[in-house]
Amino acid sequence: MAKTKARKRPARKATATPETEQRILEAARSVFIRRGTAGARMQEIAAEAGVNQALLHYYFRSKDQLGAAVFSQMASRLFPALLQTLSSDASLDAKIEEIVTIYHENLTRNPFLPGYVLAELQYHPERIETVIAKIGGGDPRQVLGPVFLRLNEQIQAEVNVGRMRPITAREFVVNLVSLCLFPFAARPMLSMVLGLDDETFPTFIAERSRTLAAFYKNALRQ
Amino acid sequence: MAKTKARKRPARKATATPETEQRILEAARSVFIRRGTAGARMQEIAAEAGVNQALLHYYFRSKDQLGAAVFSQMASRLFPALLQTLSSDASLDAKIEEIVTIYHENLTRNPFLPGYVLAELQYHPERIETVIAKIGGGDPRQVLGPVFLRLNEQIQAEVNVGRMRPITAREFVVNLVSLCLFPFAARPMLSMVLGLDDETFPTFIAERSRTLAAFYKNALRQ
DNA sequence: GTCTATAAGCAGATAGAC
DNA sequence: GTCTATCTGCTTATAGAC
Repeated sequence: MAKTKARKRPARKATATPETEQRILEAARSVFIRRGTAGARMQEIAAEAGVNQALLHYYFRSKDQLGAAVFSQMASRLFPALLQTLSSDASLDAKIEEIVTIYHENLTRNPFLPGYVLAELQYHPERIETVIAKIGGGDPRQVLGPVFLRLNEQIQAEVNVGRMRPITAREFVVNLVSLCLFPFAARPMLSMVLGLDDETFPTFIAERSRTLAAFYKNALRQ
Repeated sequence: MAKTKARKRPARKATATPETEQRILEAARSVFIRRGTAGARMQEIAAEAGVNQALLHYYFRSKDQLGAAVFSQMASRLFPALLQTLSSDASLDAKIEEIVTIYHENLTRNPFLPGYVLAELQYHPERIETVIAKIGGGDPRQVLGPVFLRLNEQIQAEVNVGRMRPITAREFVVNLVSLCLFPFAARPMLSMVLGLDDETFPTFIAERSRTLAAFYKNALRQ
């Protein structure tokens, strides 16, 4: 956690394997997600990338910076799409469907992403800054405020014509995101409780993704 | 993570502070939850307990065993109550209300519990064994199978009289637990998105706990 | 039971050859 | 750019006095 002084990495010539940096980043992603930031070992990353440990420092200076690079990348995969969908001009129903679809497509490919990001944010609250940077310039309230205002208007309109029960935009978002992300974040626990393994868990998720949007729409119905 | 050979701690006389072991355990709980298993430092635990590091080893032999003791205690707080409620003879509506209430009471006092337990299970899948041990003797399927069978019967009965839409017991449980636990597990993220701080987050949760059961019942309604 | 002092191991980081 | 060898510091764990 020490300092993050970020001395610029030396300019590289295009000799040898040019994809080395990318391979390291991929290996780092895999290891950090599997072990957590504190549990990850530079040696394991190096081995998985097929290089030696010194090269990790050559490209990323320190474990801390490598971890920051990975987290930043992962946060980009989890948040911007959500915000963009929420602030679009689509109907509430369409937003629900889109969010369910996006998350399930995205997370089926990266099932341990939510667990990693949540754990990271719990143990390194300062990384919130990274997330904020990902979703728009400065104060998140400047970006998020209008989104929630617009959502509240949409909800109110539906409520007024008797198609929907009253609910705050906050609850609308929290409940939807809970239903989408939690099963992934709690995968080991759910696998146990539901008697699933690595083969049947994806099946369970696939089934779920087909019913979740309908379930949620029904929950909001008047 | 190495070995967990558990040599029995020496018998202790009732001299000096008899609550020392308890104080250490409380400090360990606090530190492990705040930093995660890999990030926790024995020195920080010792300081928080007001003793020195050697004493931690005297009572718990190794960091690994201390971590196991903490996790075991925390798992006891999160799972058994849920299982017991789910398998009671109460109506579905009563079960929903009870689960929402229990979780919110419990977690308001231990808000970082879900994050810790989920992270632990993601990074140390072998700890699943501990959870299994907590919820009943051997194979979890032997305990959980009947619970889900009974739940499915209850659901079917409600569906038959047109009071409820069809849903599997699995989805019933997963959705309910998602809505209860996720906001706590994702507290830092939600605080940012919703613009909450340490003062307003509990308020948000308190409001939520008053509306969640009704929301969920409506979601299931035909 | 509790302490101080210290051993032992490991992980991150750097130097320098190629 | 990539490697081997090595340093440095930190962290867990133990020995042994009180």
